[in-house]
Amino acid sequence: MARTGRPREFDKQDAVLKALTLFWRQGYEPTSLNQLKEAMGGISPTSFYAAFGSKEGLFREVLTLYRSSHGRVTDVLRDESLSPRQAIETCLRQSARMQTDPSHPPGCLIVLGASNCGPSSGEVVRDLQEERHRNREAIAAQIRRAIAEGELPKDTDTGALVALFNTFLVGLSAAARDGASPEDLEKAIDQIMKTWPPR
Amino acid sequence: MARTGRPREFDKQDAVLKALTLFWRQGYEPTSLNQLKEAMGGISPTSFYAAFGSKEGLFREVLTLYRSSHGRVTDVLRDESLSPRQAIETCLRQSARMQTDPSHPPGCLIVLGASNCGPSSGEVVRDLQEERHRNREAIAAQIRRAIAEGELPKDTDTGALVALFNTFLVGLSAAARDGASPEDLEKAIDQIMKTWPPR
DNA sequence: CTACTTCGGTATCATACGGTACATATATCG
DNA sequence: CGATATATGTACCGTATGATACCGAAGTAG
Repeated sequence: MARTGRPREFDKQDAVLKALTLFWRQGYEPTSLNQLKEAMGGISPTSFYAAFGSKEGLFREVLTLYRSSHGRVTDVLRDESLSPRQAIETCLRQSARMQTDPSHPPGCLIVLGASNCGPSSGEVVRDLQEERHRNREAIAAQIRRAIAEGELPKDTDTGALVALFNTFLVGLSAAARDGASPEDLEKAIDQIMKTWPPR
Repeated sequence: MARTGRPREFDKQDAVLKALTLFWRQGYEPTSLNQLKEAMGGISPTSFYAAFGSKEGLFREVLTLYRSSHGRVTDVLRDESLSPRQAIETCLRQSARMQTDPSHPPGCLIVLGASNCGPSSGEVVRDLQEERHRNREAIAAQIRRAIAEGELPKDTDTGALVALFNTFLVGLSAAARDGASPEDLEKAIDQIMKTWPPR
């Protein structure tokens, strides 16, 4: 069923993709409407607001796109068909590889996208924070499962292992942005997984 | 030798300290001149520019203050009187404790201070990046020393261990900002140091 | 005292920001 | 065809940004 009215003259999905790249490289606040419109092929302010409502609205669409593409690397944290150790190791390896892929800006949008923000961007900051919290909780759930299933000793300190893997996971973004190589990060993951010997 | 001219009516050192708190919490770009002047006791624009030259000039003074106070936690990375392992472990523990101290904003200014910046703040971004690079190099030097002195096997992969500890170190900032407790971080450091058994 | 130097307050600069009003163009629906 | 609905382009809104001009105030030097 085709919609009524004049059809859009620019590709909205492609526009969101261009916006993703900008937000990824610069973050939410320093990316200006002018940059965004320019990257979308020089569309007018009216077209922009008709399509996205606001800068924040666009960012939310960008987040949805990111979650369904590059951001998938953390989905494995919810996979209970893997062993807990495999789930966490796979998440780290996929994240390291994704975040150093030269075909897009380095690091993770969820970690870096709104790290310097004024009071006006509180909603966006909170959204990303909640997403990071969910990932952290997923790590915790895997570790609790490992303890329950006997893959880790019963007296294991859950908070310690969660902090270990989560701190390393969010650290990947800063490391990648500073130019860390995927090879070194992979070997660092070899090292960190040694703290959890497989049975 | 007292200077001629009308004396300043506000405490410049205290003003820099107030600015440090603002930049630490919000980052360089989103912290506005109005906020800064307000925090300095409502001084006028003229007073501000007479004292600091520019926003970037103030940030540089703030960085100097930070390096000589809270930022000292990474100095131990250059201490060759400690064993390499002790130097790195101490750096991690001091950083974790400092960055979760509730008497100031969480995380590290060098890591978080200019993580979302537009093209106009390139200088500041580069300065912080170089500082992080120096810390990373200091970790590398300690690991090379450990290999040379026999504390680590000769076939040790330096890049792997540098990436491991540096990624964790920069990750502390994001973890602390997301509310990680100093206790969990300390226990995570217990874990990560297990990859480097003391002789 | 006068000359000189530096700081302070007000008013303002040019620019950029996110966002809108309004008229017009182009599509579908009946 | 007209009615309706959506998109576009231009011009512009109010506000905030970082930064200055100008002049008077407050100190030292001679």
